[in-house]
Amino acid sequence: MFAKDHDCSDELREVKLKSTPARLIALQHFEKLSKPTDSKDILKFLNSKLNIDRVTVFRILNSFVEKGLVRKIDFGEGKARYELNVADHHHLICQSCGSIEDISDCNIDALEREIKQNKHFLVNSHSLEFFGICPDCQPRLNRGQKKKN
Amino acid sequence: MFAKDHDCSDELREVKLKSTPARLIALQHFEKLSKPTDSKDILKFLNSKLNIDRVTVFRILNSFVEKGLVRKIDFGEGKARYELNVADHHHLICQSCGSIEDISDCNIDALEREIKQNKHFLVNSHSLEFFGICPDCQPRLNRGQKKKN
DNA sequence: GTGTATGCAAACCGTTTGCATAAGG
DNA sequence: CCTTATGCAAACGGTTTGCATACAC
Repeated sequence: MFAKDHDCSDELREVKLKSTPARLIALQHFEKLSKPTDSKDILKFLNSKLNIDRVTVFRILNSFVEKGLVRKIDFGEGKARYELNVADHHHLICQSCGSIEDISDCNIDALEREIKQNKHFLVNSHSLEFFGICPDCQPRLNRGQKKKN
Repeated sequence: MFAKDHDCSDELREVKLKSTPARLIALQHFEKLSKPTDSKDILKFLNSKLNIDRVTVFRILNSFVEKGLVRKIDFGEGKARYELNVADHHHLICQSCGSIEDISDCNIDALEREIKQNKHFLVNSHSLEFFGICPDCQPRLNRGQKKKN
């Protein structure tokens, strides 16, 4: 766990990225975020602290992904999401309210080993996401309501 | 002219879609395809048989997905892929040559049951894809070569 | 000082929408 | 007929690129 406003310049130096204000704030933001977010959210957050162009946000995100600081995820929304690249985990995505919950490592490792043995396919990474209805939305849907995301 | 192998008009009638030439050919194409493909490929194939606009291709694909004939998949490429909606299965995607291989049902069911019990989250669907290097590409990469997709 | 990061404008790509016309049942 | 499907043009949202300038090291 990191302190409230942890200076991320060490992390940036480690991956040979210059410590610019935008990058520092963006990385701090990721460290406080619990759920995968999109470029728009990052832009909004950065813009609340300094002036930044959305193009720069994409360049920052790409550099973070390239350096392995951040992981790029795709929920099939026509846009990418990003989250801090920590331990392997997956997501429960509510199709009603859009909430996202983490689930920690399932035994995909076993499956990957099996794939390697049977198919001789070298697995680098995998994506596993579950789409459905979260506990909060289930009663709401039964009453015929739908919460706008 | 059309419907050489299998006339798909029955399938279309079943889901209450009008049997137009483009839809028939598209559905036939899907039935012969073994791997998930994209809108461009469908457009190209359709255009080899008749004149069709890419907008119409998207509308056809969306109607197929909506009616459950076809499944929409996302490999994080910035575009959607589509495949015939058959038994639950997943994919091995080679990051070197782009080849796609199916793997049949892994025991995700158990995981889904667990999620339902522990998280009270109602799973409607899931996506599971593996990214890595296929057997063909492994020696090639060791020799420092890279096959263009 | 040198190379990288940023801003701005513009392009790009997949996809959707509006509207008029064509065609299926 | 009446409804739905298609074509065309245009819009759209996310993302990338080119180029000049500003900034980190």
